[in-house]
Amino acid sequence: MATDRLSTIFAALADPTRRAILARLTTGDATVTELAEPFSISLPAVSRHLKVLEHAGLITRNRSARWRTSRLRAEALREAVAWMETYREFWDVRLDLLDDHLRRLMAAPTPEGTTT
Amino acid sequence: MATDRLSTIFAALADPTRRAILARLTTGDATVTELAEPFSISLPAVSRHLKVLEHAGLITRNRSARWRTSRLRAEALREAVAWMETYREFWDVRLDLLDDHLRRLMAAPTPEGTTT
DNA sequence: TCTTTAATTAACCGATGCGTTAAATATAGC
DNA sequence: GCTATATTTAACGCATCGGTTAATTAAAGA
Repeated sequence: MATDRLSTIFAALADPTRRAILARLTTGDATVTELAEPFSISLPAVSRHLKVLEHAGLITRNRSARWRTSRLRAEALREAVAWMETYREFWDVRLDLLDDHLRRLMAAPTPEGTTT
Repeated sequence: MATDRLSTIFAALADPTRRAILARLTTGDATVTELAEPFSISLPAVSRHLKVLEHAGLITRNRSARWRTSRLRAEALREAVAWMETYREFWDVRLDLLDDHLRRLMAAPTPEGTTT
């Protein structure tokens, strides 16, 4: 059901082989055969992983001679990061609460035996 | 095959219903019935979405009385963001190139008719 | 204890995901 | 045009996903 863009990106990232391919592409463009080499899976399998990544906008591909080289397109990750960033306050909030709690502690010298 | 932690998180985020559930939880804890309400899917379906989210560490759950309330645990997103951040330089690099390009432009007053 | 309410589990179904091998396509070079 | 190389497409198998309905478990309350 991954019909929206964000779902497509997350689904693409959910596979470790595809993430490894992306990692490899940070060192430069590569052909299908080169990308397949470190994995113990067939070429057709890699070919389809690349199609998934391309569809998610995470790579671009161009055919030069008889090779199809893949290139990382990390901008697609921006969208996903942006979505996640909207949750940043919710993992930072605990620090705020702790801060608040500490401030309260320093204001009043231990109210009771309430050690929640 | 989502056996590693990161895969589990990304797989959990790949479903729009689950992302919507997370969004809802930013407004406060909620029971299964409350979470199911805005969606046109059955309670068992929501129940399983919650299990997926819990397994990914994106929510925690506690049983109080006969309700099981879910609570957002956004810290799990940190790991995913951290992974993505390692790619930031690869989508920022274009800005660097642009910057470089602009600097070059300002150094020399319009080399030719190259209005790229 | 019996009933009601909240949620989960079980059993099923169709679609999709990820792998395979075999066949097809595309390009380079003789 | 034939051959070798690079990649994709086709056809298949099996596991998982996301949904359903029906049955089960858990707790509250009369």
